[in-house]
Amino acid sequence: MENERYNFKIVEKKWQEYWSTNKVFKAKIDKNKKKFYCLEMFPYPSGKIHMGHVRNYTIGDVLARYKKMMGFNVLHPMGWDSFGMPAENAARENNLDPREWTVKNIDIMKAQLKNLGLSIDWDREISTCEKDYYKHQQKFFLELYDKGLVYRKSNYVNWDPVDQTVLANEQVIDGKGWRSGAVVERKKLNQWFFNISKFSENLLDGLKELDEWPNKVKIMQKNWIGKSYGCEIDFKIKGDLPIKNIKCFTTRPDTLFGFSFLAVSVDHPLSKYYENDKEFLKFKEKCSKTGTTEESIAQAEKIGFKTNLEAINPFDENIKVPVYFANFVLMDYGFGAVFGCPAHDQRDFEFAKKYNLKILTVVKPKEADDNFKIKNEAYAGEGTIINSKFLNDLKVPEESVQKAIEIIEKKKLGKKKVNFRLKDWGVSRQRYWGCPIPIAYDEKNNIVKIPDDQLPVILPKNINLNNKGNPLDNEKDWREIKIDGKKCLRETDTLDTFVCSSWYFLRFCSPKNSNYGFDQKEIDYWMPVDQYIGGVEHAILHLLYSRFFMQALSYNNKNFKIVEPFKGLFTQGMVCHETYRDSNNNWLSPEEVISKDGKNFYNKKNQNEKIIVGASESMSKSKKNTIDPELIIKNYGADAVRLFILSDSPPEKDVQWSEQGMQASYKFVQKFWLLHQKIKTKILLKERSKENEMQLNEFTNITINKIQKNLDNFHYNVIIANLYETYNFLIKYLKNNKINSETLQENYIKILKIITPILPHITSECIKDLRIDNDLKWPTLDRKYLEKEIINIVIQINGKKRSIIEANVNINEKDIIDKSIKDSQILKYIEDKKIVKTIYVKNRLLNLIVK
RNA sequence: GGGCGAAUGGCGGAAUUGGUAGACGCGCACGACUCAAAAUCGUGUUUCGCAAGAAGUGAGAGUUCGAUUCUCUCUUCGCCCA
Repeated sequence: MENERYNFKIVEKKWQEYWSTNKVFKAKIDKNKKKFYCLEMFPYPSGKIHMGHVRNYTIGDVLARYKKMMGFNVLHPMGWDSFGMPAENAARENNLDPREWTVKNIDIMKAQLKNLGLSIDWDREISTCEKDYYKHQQKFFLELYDKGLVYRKSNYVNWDPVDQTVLANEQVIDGKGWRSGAVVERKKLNQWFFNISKFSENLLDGLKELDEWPNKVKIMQKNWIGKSYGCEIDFKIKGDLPIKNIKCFTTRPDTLFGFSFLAVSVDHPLSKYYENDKEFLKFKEKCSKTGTTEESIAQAEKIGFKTNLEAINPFDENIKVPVYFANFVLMDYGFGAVFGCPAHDQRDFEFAKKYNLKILTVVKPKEADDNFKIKNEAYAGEGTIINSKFLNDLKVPEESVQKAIEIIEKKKLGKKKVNFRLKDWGVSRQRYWGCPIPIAYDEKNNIVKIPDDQLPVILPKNINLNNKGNPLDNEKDWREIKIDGKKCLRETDTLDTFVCSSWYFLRFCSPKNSNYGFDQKEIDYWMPVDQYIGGVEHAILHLLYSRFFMQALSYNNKNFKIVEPFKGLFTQGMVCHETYRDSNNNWLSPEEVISKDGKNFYNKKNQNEKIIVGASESMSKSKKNTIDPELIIKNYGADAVRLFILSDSPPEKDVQWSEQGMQASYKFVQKFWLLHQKIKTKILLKERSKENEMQLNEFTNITINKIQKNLDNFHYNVIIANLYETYNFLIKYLKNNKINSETLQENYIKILKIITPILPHITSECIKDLRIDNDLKWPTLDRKYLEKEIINIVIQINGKKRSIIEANVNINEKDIIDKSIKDSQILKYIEDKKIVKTIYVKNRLLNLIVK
């Protein structure tokens, strides 16, 4: 039946069931094989998979299948990042249990992922909200606590007064809570912290080893860790308080002669002398309205509170400047005090303008003269030191900073110091739906660890989510426990969900191990992850936290040898779609819009209403420019979707969703099936012609070589082009040649195999249809077919292409010159001219320089 | 403001270490099939030019026999940090 249509619905389901029941992708330790751990970021079970998942998991699946065919022992697991706010919010809105909502979503999404035909070992599935998972996390917490890497302290947080919760910095947008829209306040709260800053140096150093990571991610992490060289300076203080010194950290000691005020945080120890000062308390209250992010501080108006103290310039004791409390100084950076140099720091400049402080210029740009003066803004660039006595004429910054530090050290005014921007990781969340922190407090409010036999701490069920703040605070029965006979109250904060994702890749190695988070034997074999694939949005947080977690586990533990969790990292681009708005500026989804010409769009409900077409943006629910993968898979099949999602753009870049492109991919799958029928018919004819056999052998091997290289380099979009080329070649080959059935079959099987990673269902079906066992082995490349005997050589005149000549491979320069000057195309360029020089690139081109 | 990256036909994008620019796909045009349309198949498709030919990878310079690729300056856009 040569014209039978390809029924993806039946075929795809059949193969998915085959892979599942035969456990084709089950991973087991095999020391005789090289392992390959392929991991994509696990999804949050929000309800349905989105196109971003389809892209992420298709890229990973192509790689996993390819590596398996190459003979690697592949670990390719999947799980669920299932704690987090959306479940809690959805549960509150729908009067459900968050777990119910989550489990239901996992079921749906798991089925959807299975429909994509992913080569996942589903026996290793994990879900972070199940106690089988989080009980180990609680043990890790206590392990880190014992190592001194976890501590509790009172610290300022972004507080959302409406939602009654702490917000992470990235949840504060323009100083407002991302959900409530309320102006975020600074509030002091007792919080649990992971001591990530202890490993700042290690985390920075480790980046150097990660040569399979994108440079931009490494640079982002480097900037985030923010190592800065500078010095601490002990400023002498004069005034009527029993305070003699204030320590500052600075990266610009070279601008000390521009010093015109000293600013300290309102939380600086100095503040205790002002606790009864009403004006100061008012000021402090005002400061609490400023957020804690660097950005909100930079944007906020700079305000200060003048003390009666004066600070003495260590370089010239005759110079005394006022001391202020200021809102732009944070207690947890440096020592909570900075020296103000308005001429060369924009914040200081704004502050000085407001309070009429001196602005002393001490650095001039290269091109300026010695009379250079700061006018409307601070100058923080390179240049030369001026007006600074013994520092004058030093180059900024390469000479000046170092020299200034030397002098400060010599005069015993302070010392060289390295400072990091990276702050400790606050892991407390005032939320129900997270991993409970395995801690309690006794009646004196001392910290008590939950003993091993009382672990895991399980979340209570049937809680009331409708109270403001943390629902666990109201769970009296759950909170009150006895430890060693003593009455205690449980910690009600739960862990940030980033903690769950900081070690899940370890869990996948031994997901059922019940007494500890992982089995040492298993992680020794499988870790590190050879290729991690995910969105670049996790470049800093998730990827840094995971690296920290490995540092923390290996701290004081010689058995734990993994330092870097992810050997290779690939960050894929987003899936984009045009946005549509109706005449009232409301977003419309692609299904609500209709177009006849592809240029003008109209409202489907009211076809006279013209639609405003906006830029193509990353698919998001809020802009309604999403395409539901479920529907697309249903209409076109998994192979066609995989084909499209890889075809249009390089995987690291954004891709435009295109219905036409999707249809083209679908048509290709159909056309490929017809081609298969034709080839099968030819194979069954058992023809014996030897004509043009070489051409087919050559093509197949060249294609294997190309696809292999493109797979190794993540050029998946080019593989799709190679695939279309292959189709075009085979169609023409069948039409124009007498066929040797045996050669055809041999080559065709190889071709089917190399496209298996991309189109696993149809290729499996085709191989089966030829009654051949699919051994899932990548075909070996026969290099002898890569070297042609007759090749084309480009002939250039003065560097411009003028002709192409056929020649024997490895022809020498003299022979090709002789050949080319007889070429009719070339003749007209060299008549009555002289060849002054020739350049021959072997087997490629000949350049004749004529005059 | 700082850091990183990008710019190639009507569109998405190809192009080993500098060596035939525009692979492949979409779109478009024409043709075949059809009463007609869709689907399918075939041919063409960087620009200018009837052609021979010339120009051409954001703009301008430089290095080179030869530059999409390397260097410098500029413009625009994207991402991250502020």
